[in-house]
Amino acid sequence: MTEPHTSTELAMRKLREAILSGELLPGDKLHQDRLADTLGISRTPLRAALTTLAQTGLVTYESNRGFAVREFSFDEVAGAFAVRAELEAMACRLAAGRMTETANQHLARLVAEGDRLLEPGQLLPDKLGEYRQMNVDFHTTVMQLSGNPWITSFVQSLHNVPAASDRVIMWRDFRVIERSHDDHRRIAHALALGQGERASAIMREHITFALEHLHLQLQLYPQDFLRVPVFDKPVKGRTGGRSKRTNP
Amino acid sequence: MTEPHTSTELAMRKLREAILSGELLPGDKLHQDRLADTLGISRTPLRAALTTLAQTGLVTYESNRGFAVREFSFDEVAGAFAVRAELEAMACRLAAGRMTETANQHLARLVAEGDRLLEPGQLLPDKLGEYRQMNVDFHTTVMQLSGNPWITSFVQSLHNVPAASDRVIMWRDFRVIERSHDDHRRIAHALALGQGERASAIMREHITFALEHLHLQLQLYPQDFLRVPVFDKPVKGRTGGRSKRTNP
DNA sequence: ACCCCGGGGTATGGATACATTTCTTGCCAA
DNA sequence: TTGGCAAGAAATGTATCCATACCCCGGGGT
Repeated sequence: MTEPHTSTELAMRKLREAILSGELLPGDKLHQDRLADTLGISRTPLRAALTTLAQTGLVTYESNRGFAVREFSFDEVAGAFAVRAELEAMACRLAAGRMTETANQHLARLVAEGDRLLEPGQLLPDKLGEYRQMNVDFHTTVMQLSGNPWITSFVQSLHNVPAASDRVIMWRDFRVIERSHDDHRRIAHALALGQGERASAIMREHITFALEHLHLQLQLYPQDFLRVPVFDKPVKGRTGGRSKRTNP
Repeated sequence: MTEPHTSTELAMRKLREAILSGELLPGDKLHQDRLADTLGISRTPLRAALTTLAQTGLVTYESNRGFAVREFSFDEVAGAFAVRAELEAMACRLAAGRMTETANQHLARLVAEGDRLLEPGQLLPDKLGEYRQMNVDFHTTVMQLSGNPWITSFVQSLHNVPAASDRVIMWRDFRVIERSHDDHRRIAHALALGQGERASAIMREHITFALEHLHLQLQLYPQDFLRVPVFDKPVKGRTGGRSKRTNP
């Protein structure tokens, strides 16, 4: 990955991170002057970054009204999972007919990596990052093996939907994690055998269940991941904010 | 559709049109100064437009090297059709369970519109625009009936792939058009009956066949729609061994 | 001859200044 | 009090200017 030598990319990364991490809340208005000041850049690259993020779907845009952090309804999140399930299942079907020895090894390595991380009988907090990365890699690998770049591209977009991403792993139940990892094992196995439909079915269930589990967790611990304030926008008054530089 | 009273949107429309119509050829470099001059705007909104188009996929972008009209390989076009088939088939499945009386009427109206346009026993050239619009509307309607906004959004993206769009209708064989329209009729029929799998299957074949037909046409009349010079890019021979990536 | 290196022209990236639109607020009238 | 209106404030959209990176071409070393 190329590092951002350009201010635009830097702004994009910072903003994306701020949004996905919850530092910026859904519905928050993205004030160009203030944001530019905060990021230490001018409005030009900031606007470029916002434009890109708007296309990506992380923020919304309206003419002459500016940008705002996008809010997602649960239905939209559910829809994202549904499309992911469909596309990744499709990827499995396609990949099954294109497997090579190196592809098999690659998937096997990712499965082994997961085995290693789960070997202690629990997912240790300091291993969470690695596990998350392994998970993302597994799904990405399968999609790339499909040979259809659109699949990868669209699923990538869906990962920008908060809580719909592979990056989100907050499963408290270790058995769920274990089962999920076992899905990976079976998918890799089926692909190695060229059994596309089988791999496809497992993948579909793998993702569909993730949604179901998210839904359940959402009801149990709503505040944890989806901070979608239904009515009370915090509206940071920022009374102590500086006044503008120029005077009338 | 709202009129673009912002220069950025104007630039986006003009550029998109210029690219999809073939006025700008794949691989063409998009010179900011010259383009801005041509469009009668300054570089700032032009760059915003180009940024958006780059995210959309119509143009490519590289840091400090600018924008260029994107080139698509046939495999990419084929992949676009494959994903379209999958997503629109999915839309049918979902829509079948959500049909209402007004939805039925809407689809029926579109089918009737097609009947009217094809009634003469051929597709008259001056009716081509109307038919194309009807075709787009039909597919869009089904996707919106699915209730999953991601489907509409992604298929919309795919329409930006030259030759993968519903807008492209250059079927010389009237029977093909008639058959295609009959697919629409059957899809509407199946949806009205709540037969999601059936509608889904027809839709998948409808789109898969479109690709096959495109492939055939491409072989017969290559110069007509895909001007993808396969090899004769004006490859600028790099005389010097100058490394292109400099140290940060 | 070939290749590496460097300088100038040119194009892109970013910052600032200006124009236009929208939002806010205070006032007046019903 | 409430509703609307208008003027000012503030934010967005655009133009222009400056900085920086890249490309091309010529020169010198091997």
